Amino acid sequence: MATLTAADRRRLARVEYDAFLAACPSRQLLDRISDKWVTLSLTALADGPQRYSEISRRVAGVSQKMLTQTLRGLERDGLVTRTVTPMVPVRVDYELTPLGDSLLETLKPLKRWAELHMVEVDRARDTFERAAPSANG
Amino acid sequence: MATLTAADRRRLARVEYDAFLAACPSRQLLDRISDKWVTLSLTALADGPQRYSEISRRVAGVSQKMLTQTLRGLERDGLVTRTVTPMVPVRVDYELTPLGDSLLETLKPLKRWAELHMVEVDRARDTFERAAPSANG
DNA sequence: CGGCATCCTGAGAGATACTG
DNA sequence: CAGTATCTCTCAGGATGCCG
Repeated sequence: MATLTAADRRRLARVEYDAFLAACPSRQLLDRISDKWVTLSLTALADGPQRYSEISRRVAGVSQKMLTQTLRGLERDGLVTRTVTPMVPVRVDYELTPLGDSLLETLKPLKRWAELHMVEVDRARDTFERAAPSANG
Repeated sequence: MATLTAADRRRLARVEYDAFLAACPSRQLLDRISDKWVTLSLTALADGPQRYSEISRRVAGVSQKMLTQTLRGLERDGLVTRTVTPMVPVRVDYELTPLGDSLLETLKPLKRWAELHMVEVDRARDTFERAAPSANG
């Protein structure tokens, strides 16, 4: 039984795919910004440095775990800086790096596209749902 | 015990957050393109109409389930069209709509950013890892 | 060929409690 | 205040099998 099954072939393809991913900057970036909280945290820092608690207030609904995790990721990737001030109650400030800022800028056209075209998407979705009310029509 | 716990407050915030999301085009778009296979499928269609099997070959490593699911989502959102030709073995072609194409265009600057700056990100990550080898040396 | 229904698993999201 | 550690549990995603 040395013949490859469909599953085997897919598995193989997946390995190649992963290897491909590792070398593809676009995919890496996408993996990064596709994280739900990443863009929100980035946006929260758009106006300048913020304390941890301030960010957690701006990014409504995030848990400490997720926020910390996200900010650490951003710090590690050189998109934000983390500054600890050893006061009695510790104070930690986060700030966009130039790199992080440039990313935020690059994200703006996308935002603009969304604002311009998401209504069309919504309309299309409506039409589609009406035409094929399979799920919950 | 009418006082709100931290969890309660977070829960409340989360509800507001979700309501906010529902009205925020940028977040909607992000939710859409953050899907792993969406951009890959979109890219696969960049060169013109493709058959289902052709796409599944281009988007290496995807299962039928995910591909079908993704394509349906894109169709429903008006980003691709789906054309069924009732031959003996059925033939289905997918093609970008103008809307889908314009989205793909908007994605390109992001791609460019990635190609320009992901090395910096990688370098930052390296430095960070070396400075704080907490996880895996 | 293209696609749906079904079952199953595991990565990740959140809640909770503790620390400096 | 700003985390870390631990547990649970959901649900996206993959495998498999059948249908038109």
